[in-house]
Amino acid sequence: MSDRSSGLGGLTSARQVGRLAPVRRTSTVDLIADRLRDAVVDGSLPPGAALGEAELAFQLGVSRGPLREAMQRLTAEGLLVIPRRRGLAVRTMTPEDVRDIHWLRARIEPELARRILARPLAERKTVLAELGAEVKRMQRALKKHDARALGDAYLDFHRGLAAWGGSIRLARMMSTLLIETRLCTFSMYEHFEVAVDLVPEHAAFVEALAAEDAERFNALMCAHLDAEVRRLLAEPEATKEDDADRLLAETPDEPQPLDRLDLPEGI
Amino acid sequence: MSDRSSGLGGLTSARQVGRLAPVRRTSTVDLIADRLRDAVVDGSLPPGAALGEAELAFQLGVSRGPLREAMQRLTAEGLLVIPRRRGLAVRTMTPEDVRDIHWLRARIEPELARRILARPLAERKTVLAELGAEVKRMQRALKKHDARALGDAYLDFHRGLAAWGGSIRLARMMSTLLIETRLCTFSMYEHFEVAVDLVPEHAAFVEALAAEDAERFNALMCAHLDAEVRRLLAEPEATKEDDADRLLAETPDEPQPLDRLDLPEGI
DNA sequence: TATTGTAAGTTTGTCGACAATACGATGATC
DNA sequence: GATCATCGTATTGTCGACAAACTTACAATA
Repeated sequence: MSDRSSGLGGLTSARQVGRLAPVRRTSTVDLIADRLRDAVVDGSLPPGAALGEAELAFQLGVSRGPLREAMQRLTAEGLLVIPRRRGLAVRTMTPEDVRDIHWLRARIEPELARRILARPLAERKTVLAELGAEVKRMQRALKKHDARALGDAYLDFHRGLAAWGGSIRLARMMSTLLIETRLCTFSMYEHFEVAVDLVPEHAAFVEALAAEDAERFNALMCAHLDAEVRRLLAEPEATKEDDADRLLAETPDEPQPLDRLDLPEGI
Repeated sequence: MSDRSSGLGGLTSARQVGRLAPVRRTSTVDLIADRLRDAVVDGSLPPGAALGEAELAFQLGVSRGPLREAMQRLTAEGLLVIPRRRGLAVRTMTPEDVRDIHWLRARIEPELARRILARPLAERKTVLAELGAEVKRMQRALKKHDARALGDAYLDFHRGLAAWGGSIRLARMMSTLLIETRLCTFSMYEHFEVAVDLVPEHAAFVEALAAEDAERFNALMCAHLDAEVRRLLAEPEATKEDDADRLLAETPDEPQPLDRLDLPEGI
């Protein structure tokens, strides 16, 4: 991702010729997993819909073996659910999931600013440019009332944040969390509306970064995630407590409708 | 997990007879994955060792299909690495991984106290009892100089913390992080020694919880995780900066020794 | 002597097939 | 009329097999 040779100066430029980047060979399982993830993200596999293995394998042009392996991977990521003998289903997020995911994000994302600001100036500039571009994308999407594109830009903004502020592991985790966030918007669709506040909120993030004000970024991010939860759960700002209780109580946990089975394994 | 009928009073006690707990049917893949996880935790699959599928499948008494599916799941969890056409290997943690994992833990674990303290009194008592028992286990293990048992108790202590302070998702994530922590101790074994401080540190955690002092718990946990990183990386307390740089520089990222291949998929 | 080319062997990656199981529908009995 | 039992079907879970690919060792040549 980041340029490996930067920082070494021109000293090694003579040997640089032999320094070819390693070939990225990706396995079939990887490809299938990516394809499935994309399908989950763009909504072509809606939450709750149960799909047969044979059909899916045929569509993807592979046999059931590799498909099943990819399914297991997405299951471990929490995006898919594999009810016994019933194919696979995209996970449906519950109100509890929404809170959970955003709680985790609230632990991580605010801190990212500090780590980004600790980077050298040149990189910081790149980050600002990238994030700024994403905000512009969001703006354009909003103008066209394209909720899908807005969501995509949102995803990429936060993905970029994690990529620059964290490690590979962190980026991977954040990416999963973000996809889960999107699953939340799919699952809670009745409450979902194109959020006009989103663009100024994210513009403010970039501003805070530019001003090197980690504290403000922190506060902004917490506020944003808070607002996001309320938006998704359709909680009015004031009666937060009551609604939280109500929605939690609404969550039935006995009759499990096929895509709400709890997470797979005994951890 | 939590008692479902509580709050309804004794009204439903007559029907309670018919309320059997759902049968936990676990798939073969789950079983294999659990077995592999256990093997990683207890060190029978040491980091870096490459194992053949056929051999492993034979040992587990299953065919290669389900084994491969389980492997994919552990891969998604970051515990295994699947180099192309070379079987599977337990991941070797790098110094960067150590910092990374503990940074994540430091974002999450300190906050757990607040959530535990928000629970009703009865539950809090249970938590304290459970955690106290784990500390006792640690103490006994230390007395016997049994590093393995000490590590197990340590794992269960923090697992319990996550189980009581978080959601299912959080518990799952923490469990993975803890197993990765253990992999760190395996991977950095040359620097690893039985830590005598561990027991009083954890006793202090329980005390802080008993005193309902979330702030102190917070500080203690951060200090503990910090110390853990230093211990693993063998960084003396003072020259932290220098050593951090040195160790990071030591990490070669070009010639990848089979179990250090980066995380599998393009997230 | 070092390096490249070749060949054998081993292991994975993928596929097809079989069997077991769960579900749905239809019919029978109380 | 409703509930239960039985049968059929569709789909999964598992296994075995084949072919391709990678590695290692060995030999030949410069």
